[in-house]
Amino acid sequence: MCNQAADPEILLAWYDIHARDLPWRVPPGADLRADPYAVWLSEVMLQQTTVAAVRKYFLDFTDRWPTVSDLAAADDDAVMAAWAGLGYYARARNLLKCARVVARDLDGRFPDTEAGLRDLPGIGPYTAAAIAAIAFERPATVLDGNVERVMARIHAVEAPLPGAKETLRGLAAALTPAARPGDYAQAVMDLGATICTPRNPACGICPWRQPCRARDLGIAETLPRKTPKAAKPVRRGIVYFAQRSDGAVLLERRPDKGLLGGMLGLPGGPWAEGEIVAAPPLEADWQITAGAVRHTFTHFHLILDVAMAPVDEGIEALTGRFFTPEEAGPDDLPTVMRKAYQFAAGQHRPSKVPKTDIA
DNA sequence: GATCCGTGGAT
DNA sequence: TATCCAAGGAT
Repeated sequence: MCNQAADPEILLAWYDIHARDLPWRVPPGADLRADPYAVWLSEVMLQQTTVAAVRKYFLDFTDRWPTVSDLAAADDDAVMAAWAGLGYYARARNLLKCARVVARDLDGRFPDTEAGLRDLPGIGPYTAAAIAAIAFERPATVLDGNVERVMARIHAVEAPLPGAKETLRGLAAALTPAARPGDYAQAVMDLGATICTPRNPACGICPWRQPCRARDLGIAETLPRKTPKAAKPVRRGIVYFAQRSDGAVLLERRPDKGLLGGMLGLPGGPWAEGEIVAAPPLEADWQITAGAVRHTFTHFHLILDVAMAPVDEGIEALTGRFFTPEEAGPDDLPTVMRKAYQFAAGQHRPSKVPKTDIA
């Protein structure tokens, strides 16, 4: 009943042995300074995104753009294409903005304080604290989904998120040590990712099992509680796949704001509940496959009709321009557009279309 | 504070 | 199949 308080040093000792091997991470005890650029890039990529998904993007980015100044000098289109498939595309736009501020105004060096970092595009409270702690050894309080879950459990906080967030932040701050704050931040997140998982937490091997109040109460797996989310509505839309005999396909750059902002996509109309209304981008013999692509975004389901037509070379479109496969292909598009592109192209090569992508 | 913004894996 | 969820930020 009288639990001892959770001890950061016990967690650090666990981390010294069990730290995950991640490409952007300096292992504990290596006595090396983490590269702020690598920390920043990885943390932005990891926002609401799994380690498994980030890994190859991080390696690709650091291979092509080894420093923040290299990234700042990159073409927007190249960066957006490299980000394609990772999601939350505002991150890529802000990544470039941030890199250019750092390269141009800060001599290529990231600010070494939480407040200084927080002022940069795409860096919010979490990312500022993470970079300050991991790259600059500042005792910043890192509060992400992992830390929220671990704090809610060891303190048995039953109030639901997001309302309980500031309570959890206070508990996390009280526990943050002055020594090894970077390792500590990564240790709590590793713990949440590998032991104190949302479902089936491995309490039996948890270094903090002794002080964990939720474990005592038998409610660890039920925490943190969350207020229910609204159901996703179904929206419908259409995209137009116009292809020339040389293989070039009509694509358009989407506006910076809004869904899939700044990314290339197939032209089409707005996506909405109810009837589909969208004029084709050019006159052609359109063949429509209804409901060809289904895709679920954060807050709605999409059923997308795909219209296809062969067109003559030299034809002019009302929007966008024709891209040869060498200029831009499905891999350069956000996933829903990649599905539509591959569906249409796959009418000639069915093996290219994954079965699960098609209604 | 509420809403918008992607994706893929696990269950 | 449906739902949840992940190292969140901007508005």
